[in-house]
Amino acid sequence: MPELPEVETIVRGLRTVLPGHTIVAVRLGKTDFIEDPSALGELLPGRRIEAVERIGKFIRLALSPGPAAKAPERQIDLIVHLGMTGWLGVRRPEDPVAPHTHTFFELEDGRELRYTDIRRFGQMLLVAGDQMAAFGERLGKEPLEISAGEFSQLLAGRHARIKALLLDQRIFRGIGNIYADESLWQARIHPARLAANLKSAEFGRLRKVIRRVLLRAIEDRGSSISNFVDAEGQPGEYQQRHRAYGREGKPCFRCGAKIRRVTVAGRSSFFCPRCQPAPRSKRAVRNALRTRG
DNA sequence: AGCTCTTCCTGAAAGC
DNA sequence: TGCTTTCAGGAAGAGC
Repeated sequence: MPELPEVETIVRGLRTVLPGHTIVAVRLGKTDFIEDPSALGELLPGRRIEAVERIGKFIRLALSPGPAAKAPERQIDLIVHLGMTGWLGVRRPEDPVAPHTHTFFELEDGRELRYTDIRRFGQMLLVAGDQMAAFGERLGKEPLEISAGEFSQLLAGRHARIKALLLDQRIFRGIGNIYADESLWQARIHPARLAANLKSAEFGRLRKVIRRVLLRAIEDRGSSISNFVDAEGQPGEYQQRHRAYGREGKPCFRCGAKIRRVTVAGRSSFFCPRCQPAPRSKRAVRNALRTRG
């Protein structure tokens, strides 16, 4: 599933082949993941792709103002979220079309920017240039840029489980299930711990490992599960470094205990029961106090 | 505030 | 073996 490293990998690939090229036509297949399908054909032809950026898990194609006829003065951004199974890449027209390819942006040099998405949990929308700031403000901090102080401040005192907070895109942009679990394993923090109960050293550790895990995953061009491939069609390598995610029943790389799987924040959560001790329930705390007398 | 459940969708895996 | 059921999950919304 595309999270920050996978989206960054796609974006870096697109950045080498898209900027400077002009969209000349749009062809649509299924459109239920597109906010306003007809707007694509009406507003995009004639616009040049000026930049490709990642905003959390979103891909932003910054487009030039259009030709005179339609909303000419306005800069527009094409925003794409890959959801679970989305893929965006450039192909030649004669290249085979992958199943579930639903959007084709024809470029002036004959190539096509194609969007493929088996489950269509992705999203595609147009955002007017002057609305982009507002769009970005709905999202939280970029985890690769956040300072230690900001990190603690966002989490301290929150009574939600740390995993739920890591996944909340309004707090951090870009972290998903895999990298949340990998980071919590690295930091030796149980996913169900309440943020309010974490020590400041744990916040420090967590921020550091999130950064390390994400950077390393970007170097490895993402994790390839659920068929993820980059913009060129190549799989990533980071799944070989997974220490928790998808390893239920296998030995912990640190201590050998069997990795367990529980549901936290509605998501499968993999952790080491020995390295990542479970939070003590209120009842357990009460019993401990009573026993001590 | 924060949790669980539901919805969207398809293919893989489990169940019979 | 082969058909049927279940499950997974990013995000958003409902309801508690």
